[in-house]
Amino acid sequence: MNKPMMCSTISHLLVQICKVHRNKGNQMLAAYNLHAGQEHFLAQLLCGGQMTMNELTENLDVTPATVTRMAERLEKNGFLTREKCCADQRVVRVKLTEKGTEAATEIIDTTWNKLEQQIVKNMSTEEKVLLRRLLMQVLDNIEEEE
Amino acid sequence: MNKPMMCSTISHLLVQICKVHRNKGNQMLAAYNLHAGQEHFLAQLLCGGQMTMNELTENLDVTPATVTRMAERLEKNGFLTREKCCADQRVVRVKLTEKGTEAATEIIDTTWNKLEQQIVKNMSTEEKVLLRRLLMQVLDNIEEEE
DNA sequence: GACTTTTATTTAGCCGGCTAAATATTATAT
DNA sequence: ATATAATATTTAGCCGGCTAAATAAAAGTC
Repeated sequence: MNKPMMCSTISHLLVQICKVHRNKGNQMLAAYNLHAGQEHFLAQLLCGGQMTMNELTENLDVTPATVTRMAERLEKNGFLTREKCCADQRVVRVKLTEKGTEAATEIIDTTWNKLEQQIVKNMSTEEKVLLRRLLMQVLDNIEEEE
Repeated sequence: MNKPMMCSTISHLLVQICKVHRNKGNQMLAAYNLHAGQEHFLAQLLCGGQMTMNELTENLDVTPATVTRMAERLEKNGFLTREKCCADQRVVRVKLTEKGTEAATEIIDTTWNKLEQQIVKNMSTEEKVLLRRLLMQVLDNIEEEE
């Protein structure tokens, strides 16, 4: 009795897709010396200008601890800078460096879009719309309290 | 210009779903002292009986390194045992302990199914079928070489 | 039989994610 | 003014994932 039935569950499919998606992202971002997830971080800063750690935490929908470690690494690699705010010494203002701005810009309108198109390749417009709607519904369903 | 347009991409939705899904899994498995991902590992062993590391690697579709570390932790916590095969001293045979068998069984037909149902809650049968079809297509699309 | 290749696992190290607890600084209340 | 509460970040430590390199044992080759 090999090949368990769970392989065909939506859960399993989602986990599988997520993994392959991340690997693909890593592979595509390797040229920039970045990892999957970091592009979202940079994109956020590109769109919003300089931001506080707290704003990043909220916009990326991730824990503060994660933001701190990511910012640390991205700063170490020269993509951004962090400095304490004068007004409120608790808050840290983060902003992209030139290198970070260039990378983010380039990644968004090449790598990122390419991956997005590849995902829904060979789907009709109706299917794309439907897929997004169903995914949003899935997200809602999981987020709900039981 | 806040709220970047990327928030509505399929990519972003998938990443988001994956994250929430994992957190929900962690939360549900906490009672068993397990983490999301480990239930799949145990389920595999429950279905296939004792298996080699290599078989686990293939069935879980994960790297050998990941299987080694997971097996290490699951063994440490008493869910499974590992021992070298007599015939071929390279291969390691892994099998569930009583504790592991019980946990896996219980998790599969409660926690796991509950989460699966929650995901597609309030969807019609057609929608479910369609969602699965579209997800499989997405998986294919990402896996392809570009 | 000795040398090389293939196969199975492990080790080390990096990433993003999380939780829980520690810090530091500002705001509030008494 | 002092004590307390709220807010913003960081630190430490655990997880699953990956890559690359190391180890060990079996299979081939000459």
